[in-house]
Amino acid sequence: MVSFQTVKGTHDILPEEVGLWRCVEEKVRQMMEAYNYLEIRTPIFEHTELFSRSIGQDTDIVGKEMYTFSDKGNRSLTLSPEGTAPVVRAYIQNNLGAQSPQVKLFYIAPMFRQENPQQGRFRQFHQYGIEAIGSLDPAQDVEVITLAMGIYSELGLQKLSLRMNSVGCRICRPIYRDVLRNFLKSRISALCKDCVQRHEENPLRILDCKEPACREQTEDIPFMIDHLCPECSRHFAKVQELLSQLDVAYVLDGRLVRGLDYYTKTAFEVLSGELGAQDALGGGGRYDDLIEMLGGSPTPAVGFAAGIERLLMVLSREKRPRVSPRSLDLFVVVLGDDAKKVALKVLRQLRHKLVRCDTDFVGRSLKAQLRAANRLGARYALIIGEEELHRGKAILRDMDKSQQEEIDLNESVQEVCDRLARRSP
RNA sequence: GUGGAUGUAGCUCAGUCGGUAAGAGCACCAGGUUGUGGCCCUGGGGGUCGAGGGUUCGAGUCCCUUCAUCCACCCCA
Repeated sequence: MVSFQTVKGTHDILPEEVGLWRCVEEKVRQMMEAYNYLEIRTPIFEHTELFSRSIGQDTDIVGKEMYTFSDKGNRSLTLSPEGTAPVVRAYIQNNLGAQSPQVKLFYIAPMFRQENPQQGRFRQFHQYGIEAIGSLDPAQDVEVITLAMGIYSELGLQKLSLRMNSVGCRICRPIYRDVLRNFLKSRISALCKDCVQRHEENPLRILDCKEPACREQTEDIPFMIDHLCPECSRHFAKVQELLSQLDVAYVLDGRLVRGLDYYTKTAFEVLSGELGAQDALGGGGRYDDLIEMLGGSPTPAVGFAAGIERLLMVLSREKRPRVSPRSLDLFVVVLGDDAKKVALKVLRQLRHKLVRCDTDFVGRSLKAQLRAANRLGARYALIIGEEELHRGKAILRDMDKSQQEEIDLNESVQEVCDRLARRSP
């Protein structure tokens, strides 16, 4: 194989798919702006340390999935594996908190993780997400969840499940961690070797281990929800109360542990059931310590991120969305070099009036050019033939009605514009 | 990283026991209509059968290696 192809786990988004992408992106933007979130665009690579410090040293993302490289200045850089850390970095660096006690930001961007690809998992994928920085209010958590779910329902997705948990804070989580360690101490020999490791580093991870043996051992494991400190407990109760009041259905899941270390209190995930093994459409939660951890002043925050590829998979599975077919306003049929010269002039004028038009560049016959015009969905064909050209005329053909008439060549631009204006109010 | 499946035309796929099988449909191009699209008919171009090696008189077919894709594990979006 001599020719090149895309790198493992990456894909071209072809013209026929781009329409659907744009449609989704537009809906996402509209919804986020309706919730008063402002778009931010950060670089796709950052200093490696930003991610290793925020996501957590012994997470899978940092441990084995990051695209890390050195530049010529010997800096260690990393392609963004997720969106929160860069946004928080931008928030701190640009002192965005100085203007307002609360800042609400969103992004749509590619992310990179070096995992083995499978259904719904790629090495370059796309996420949209929001970060609401500055509020401790449970109502803010609920707004974030409402927005996340709102985008899905606006796009017509069914059969989603919202799973909720609280992962505590720096006060109650260490205590719970010890509770877990004690509970597991006697059963440690029955756990898988990953979980033995987790027992030391991060016993919370044992909760979502899928090994049957571990599941069995942890059947009656104590959950974080039952060991929250008064503050976390009150916060989580309020979040649930507000969700219920808004008729947002959810299920409590004591095993829900997000894969990133920075989460505190509220954690949630949206699952599809229409996807394969990778069934998470999106997830998020609160990260009240992250901003301080990254050098900002202590500031609470909550956000979520969602995968666009997975959303598109569910979308095309549940219902086939109407993507506007490609279409041209006009195709200029040229017969001969002189006609081509005139055509180029006409095309430039029309195009600069934003009329979508094209002509033949591969020397096709009249018949083939009309066939092309038809296939491209052109509403009109302007036929410039040698005979008409000598008389300063051209033929304007309505492709739908199969009717045509001769018009003056130097009035053709105006004539086309007039007709298009009449047909599309 | 690990396991399973699959690689034949731009796309979806046939290809018998190893023996003139390099094939179909769609798409593309041309002609049927000397200058008029869609439908129809006829014809045409396009393939190092993923790559490399081996067995054999002979390999798309069997063996080995390798690469890629898909699915799954781990974990996540």
